[in-house]
Amino acid sequence: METKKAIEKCEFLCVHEDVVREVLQTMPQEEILYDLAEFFKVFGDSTRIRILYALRETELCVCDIAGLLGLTQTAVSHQLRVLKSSKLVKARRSGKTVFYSLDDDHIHSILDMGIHHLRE
Amino acid sequence: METKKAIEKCEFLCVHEDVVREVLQTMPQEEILYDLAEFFKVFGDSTRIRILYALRETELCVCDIAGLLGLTQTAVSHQLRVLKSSKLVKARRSGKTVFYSLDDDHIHSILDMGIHHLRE
DNA sequence: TTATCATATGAATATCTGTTCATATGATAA
DNA sequence: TTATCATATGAACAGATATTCATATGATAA
Repeated sequence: METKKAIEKCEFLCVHEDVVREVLQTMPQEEILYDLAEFFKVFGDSTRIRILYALRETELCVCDIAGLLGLTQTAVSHQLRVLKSSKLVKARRSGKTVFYSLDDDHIHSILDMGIHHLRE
Repeated sequence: METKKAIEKCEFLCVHEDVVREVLQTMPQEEILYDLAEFFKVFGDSTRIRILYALRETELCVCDIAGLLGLTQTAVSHQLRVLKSSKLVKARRSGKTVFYSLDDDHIHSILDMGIHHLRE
């Protein structure tokens, strides 16, 4: 009860009303922020990041990616599915083999920015 | 056993050796990719993204952020801790109040890039 | 000092997510 | 057709993580 009261005090009394109102007006819509978080979330897994950087130079089949990164075919396939549904990679079928590549140059520039960021 | 065999065939036989070797040479170091994934992971949560965008215009105290986003003080505090240890925000104490702000302009530009990305 | 407030933190819980296992699908060759 | 291969997928499991609850800390004012 003590805690509850303290929180209520905090949330409803100590807020700087004017500042909060202003920030609320300049903030992007809730939905956009959710989408943005989802977007970053895809990059926030080391397996997916490694797959993306493997695809930076050239298209690769599932087998190549698995061998290259020391992963099982299944794990790669599942992650490629995530990357594909997020429009980060696209697939091209050639007989039994499926080649994956980065979806567009936009993804390339994001990956380059990632590298650049960590160098700072 | 059938499955195991198929996987081995796939991983060790169907790999395009030359392509894989070339990609391995051009890829960033493993460690860098892990760090990069960790970096993106911080942006990959809607609560943290919302906090970051709330701080894009001005510094805010914990109370303001909680009231602004409809979160408990505790949840905000925990997430600010994550953001701070990732060097995305910094804290300034003023009496009982602690004001948080984006750590540097670099973070600003990343957030702006995020907005820009979703507009495409 | 004591009381109060703003914030921080540890533990527990619940949810989410990545991998594995088993199996299915789609394509080629015999 | 059947056999084989490359890939995809559903279910189960395990590990990670965000929130909540209870409490602690650090600061101000009385």
